[in-house]
Amino acid sequence: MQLLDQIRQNVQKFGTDHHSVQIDAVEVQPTKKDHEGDVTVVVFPLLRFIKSNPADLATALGEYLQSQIDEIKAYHVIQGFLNLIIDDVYYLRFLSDIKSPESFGIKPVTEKSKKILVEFSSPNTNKPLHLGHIRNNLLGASVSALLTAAGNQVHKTQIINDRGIHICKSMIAWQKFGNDETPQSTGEKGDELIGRYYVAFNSEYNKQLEELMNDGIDEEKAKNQAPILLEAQDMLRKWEKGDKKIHELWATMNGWVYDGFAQTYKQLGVSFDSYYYESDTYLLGKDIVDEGLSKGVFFKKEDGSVWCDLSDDGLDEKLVLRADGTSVYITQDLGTAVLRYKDHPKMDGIVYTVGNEQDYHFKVLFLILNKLGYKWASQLHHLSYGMVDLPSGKMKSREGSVVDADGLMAEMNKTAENIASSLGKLEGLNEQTKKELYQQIGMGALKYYILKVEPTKRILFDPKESVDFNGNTGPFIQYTYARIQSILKYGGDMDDNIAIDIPLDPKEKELIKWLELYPQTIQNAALQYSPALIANYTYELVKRFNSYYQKVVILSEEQALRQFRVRLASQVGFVIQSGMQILGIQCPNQM
RNA sequence: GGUCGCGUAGCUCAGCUGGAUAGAGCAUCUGCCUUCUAAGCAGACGGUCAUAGGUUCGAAUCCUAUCGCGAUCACCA
Repeated sequence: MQLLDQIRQNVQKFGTDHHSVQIDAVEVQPTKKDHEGDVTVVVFPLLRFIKSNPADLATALGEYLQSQIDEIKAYHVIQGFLNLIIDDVYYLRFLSDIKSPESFGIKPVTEKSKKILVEFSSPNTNKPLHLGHIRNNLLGASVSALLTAAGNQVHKTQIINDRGIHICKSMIAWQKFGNDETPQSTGEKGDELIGRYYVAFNSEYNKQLEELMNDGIDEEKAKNQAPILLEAQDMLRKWEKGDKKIHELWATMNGWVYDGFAQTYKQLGVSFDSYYYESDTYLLGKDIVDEGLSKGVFFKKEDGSVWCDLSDDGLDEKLVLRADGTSVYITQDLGTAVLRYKDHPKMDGIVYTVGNEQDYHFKVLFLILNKLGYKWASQLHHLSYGMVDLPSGKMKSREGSVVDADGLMAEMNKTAENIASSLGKLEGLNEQTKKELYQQIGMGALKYYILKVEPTKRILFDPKESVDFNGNTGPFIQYTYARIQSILKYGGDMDDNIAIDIPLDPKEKELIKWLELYPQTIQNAALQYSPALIANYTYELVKRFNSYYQKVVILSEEQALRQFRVRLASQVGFVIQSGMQILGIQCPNQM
């Protein structure tokens, strides 16, 4: 990378030396496969500034660069592309100069680092997590790791939607049909138990709806008259008034859900630094409304409702407070954003990991905060991602066409177990170790499958075909890592010094060139909030290594060669581990 | 209807701020386990980059229009 910059600068210097023109559009890039050379300078853009033909200019530039930069051994000119050939010594030095191999490419977090809050997960407490949540959690956790690797100070948080009509529905159904069941008494996960009563509510509701309609009440009216719904609404009102019994029940049942979630999070391998609860924050934002009114950013309608006019920005008017003075969704989000900046002084940004069906909401939210004069509004980022679709179409909780998170993970681990035992590579290990390996591999497959796709894109998830374990997959990458660890085991205690007069195999050169790109890849990926870039980079690295591995004997008889190759393999291992760590995937030493 | 996102091989996806002959995996077919793990490697097959214009030395990439899919435009969250 440094070499690329050096070449870039020299091309500019060439431009100014010969033509006193500042050239900033210099294109210097790694040479494409199938072409001889290591670094390519595209000379076409220079022709705008320097009168010449491509071939002559490329040749003159080649001569110049070779005279200026020692590492350039030779050059070729092909169709307006100047291909430079770099001396092997440069690559050998690059490898041996890596100071701390295990953290290569990772920017340390310091006092000066940007402080970023990443919010993700944020579930409702009335049902278990499903496949959609999995994407959200994996993305959020991975972007957090990515931002950390890029040198930011990251704080992971979530806001749990623990109040509202949805949880009251589960509560009512449990009161009516629950017979005092508890997770202890049924041996069920708490979130599943609650989810079951949420479903029970809906079936009872539908039954009542049908009865009302049979009595000749039309559908629209009946929808609001079902007794069980009225009970749930009544319960919500009592909850808001602080009814003690209701609050006790609410706390108990939410507690069950949290225990269940905790298990799922553990299996998923995600964690949080803090939790916000909507029951604490749902009243926030009303003072922001007052502030907006006094600043003239908001206006009040005759009925008393408060609005923000966004028509100058090409949007509609947006309600920010109901006529009866209660909050809407965005009121609360305005309030929590401000609260977050109070809780975390000197913060440099918030990342909201929320599905793309809320693109509009966040656009409006950020715009309003900006209008209110909060300077940090420009630091807010909506990490938007596409839905996870099933072959049968969109997932609908009510229709039961959801893929349960726990079930899916268990299935992945089972698949890993089946494959591993049919390959028979783990024989001799104790049961506990095997079980951990199945889990690491199963989760590796799932996480990689989800994260390798660009966040903005929708994912089509076919549970039948499940997730692959061959090819461009997590287990393939883990496998390569395990392979390297096996080599290192035999490779012995090498010291890290590398002779610099080793003739490089083309595959070795390619590997080192690819390693060289890792630090920049992390920065790029962080800038774009895209773990997919890390997944792709790691996959490419692994492919190059495997190709190298089958061609070259790493544990060579010749000492200097062996030392260099072991060092190279070990460095590849570190980078694989580092990339996988960003994706939240563990790398076992054996599989 | 307005706005936003997506459209690349049979399927799932890469393709960085425009660069050389558009790449992987799966699937189908051929080879390779007496050197370090075959969950691997080497190869074959497979493309009008949705369509039509435009910008320029050069477009999958940028611009415009059209078509298709999805989301959104609630006093729901």
